[in-house]
Amino acid sequence: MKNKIQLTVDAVVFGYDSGNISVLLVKRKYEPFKDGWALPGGFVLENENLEQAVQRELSEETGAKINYLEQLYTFGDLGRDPRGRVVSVAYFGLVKPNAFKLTASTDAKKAEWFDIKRLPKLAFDHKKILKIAIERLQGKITYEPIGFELLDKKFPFSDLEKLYTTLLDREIDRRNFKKKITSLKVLDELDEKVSIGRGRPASLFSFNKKRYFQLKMEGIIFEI
Amino acid sequence: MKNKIQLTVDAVVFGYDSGNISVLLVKRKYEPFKDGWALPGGFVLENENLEQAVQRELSEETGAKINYLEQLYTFGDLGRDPRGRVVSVAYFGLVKPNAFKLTASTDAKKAEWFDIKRLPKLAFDHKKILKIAIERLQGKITYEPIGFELLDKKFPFSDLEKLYTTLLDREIDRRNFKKKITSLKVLDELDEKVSIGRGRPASLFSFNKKRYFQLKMEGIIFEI
DNA sequence: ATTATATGTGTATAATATACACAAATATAG
DNA sequence: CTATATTTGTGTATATTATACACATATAAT
Repeated sequence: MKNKIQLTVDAVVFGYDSGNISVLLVKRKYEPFKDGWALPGGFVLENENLEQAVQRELSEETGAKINYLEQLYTFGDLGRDPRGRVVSVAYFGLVKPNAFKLTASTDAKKAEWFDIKRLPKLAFDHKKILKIAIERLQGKITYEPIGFELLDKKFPFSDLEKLYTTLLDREIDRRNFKKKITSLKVLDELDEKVSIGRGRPASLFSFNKKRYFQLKMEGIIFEI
Repeated sequence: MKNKIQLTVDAVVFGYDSGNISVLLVKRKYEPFKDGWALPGGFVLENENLEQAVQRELSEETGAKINYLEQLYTFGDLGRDPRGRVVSVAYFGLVKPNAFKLTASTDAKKAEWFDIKRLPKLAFDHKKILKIAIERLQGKITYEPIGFELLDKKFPFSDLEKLYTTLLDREIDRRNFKKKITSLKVLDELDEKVSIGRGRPASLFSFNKKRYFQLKMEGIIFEI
């Protein structure tokens, strides 16, 4: 009776670029759900731990470089896979725009980015997994500055602001938002500016990881 | 290569009674770790989902009635089980004092409650699992009123207060704490009083689950 | 009857969050 | 080259929320 359960990992990898949140999907080569879209993932090998399995599958299937990866939830309902009893450990990942565009532009590959507002039908119970991942993402950015993992190393403040308005789907007062982020001291203002199109050039910022880990140690909560 | 991974579930079940937080452990009958203490749990059967597996193992091994159960984390490191590759989905449970005392008093059984400050050596990586569960419990009670799941149906306010001071390991101002809980309106004050030993008799309260779910729907966060 | 002990309650102050508008620097259109 | 459109950048006043704090009440024990 035991031992007939198969174990897979699946990854929900989010990317962000100029106001769009995307998720990485792959087109299935084989049955079941042949030619259907699914989350990247696959069977866990006997000699690798779960995170290694996710990273391996991701690099095999998409080539994406992951900045941030955490375990999301384990899905084990009967009947979630037509092949039999398959339990899947889902992970949640974030990538920076570079990795993002790279894969998105190579159309020959089987991996593609989809705007989370325009998703195709998904194989297995991946719709459910994705839903939970989106909730986690929205919840998480309000109390941990993981939003930076979706941005370039250097970014104008407006990028961060736009990321939050997009992710939370509501307006944010720029002054109050900056006040809050500034008070955390996780942003370093650089001596550089960028000018994109018209409008006043923007100062570039970078994310201070040291300070972030320090805050984490102190158990500091922040709330957007 | 695939398919040689075995899947188990483990449960970290917390109980609370008059100022002590306990966790339910079982004495192992077989190798490995024979006669050692471990979290209740076992192999997942092919025809049951994960939560059913936990409930089954818990009732088989301990007889405890669980009020609250949620998935904690999945542990899949190589070498965590000497029998080979075993991945375990850990759950997090809370029980009310009745179920608590019931099992705790029957010493003949192999299940026992241990104060989380006086734990024995644990089998496998269960120490690690328990540590994560305790962190989750502490984190969770500060923003969701799950503390009630550890109390009797009717309880004096001081019980709730003591539960929080114990769990968070810090003093709480009674008036401010009551203000906050009262503002949530999740407590119904009953027309009953209890007098335990000396001191002024205390009003009894009960937890208003309807109101709690309503708050949850509205996404209301509370912070102790 | 006195003492010890636990419950129950309100207000003043500090800290934090929110609401809100205009000047500065650039690109573009005419 | 001038005017206009667009984006960045900044401060203050008000409302809300959190914190600090002390004494009266009801009972059991002595």
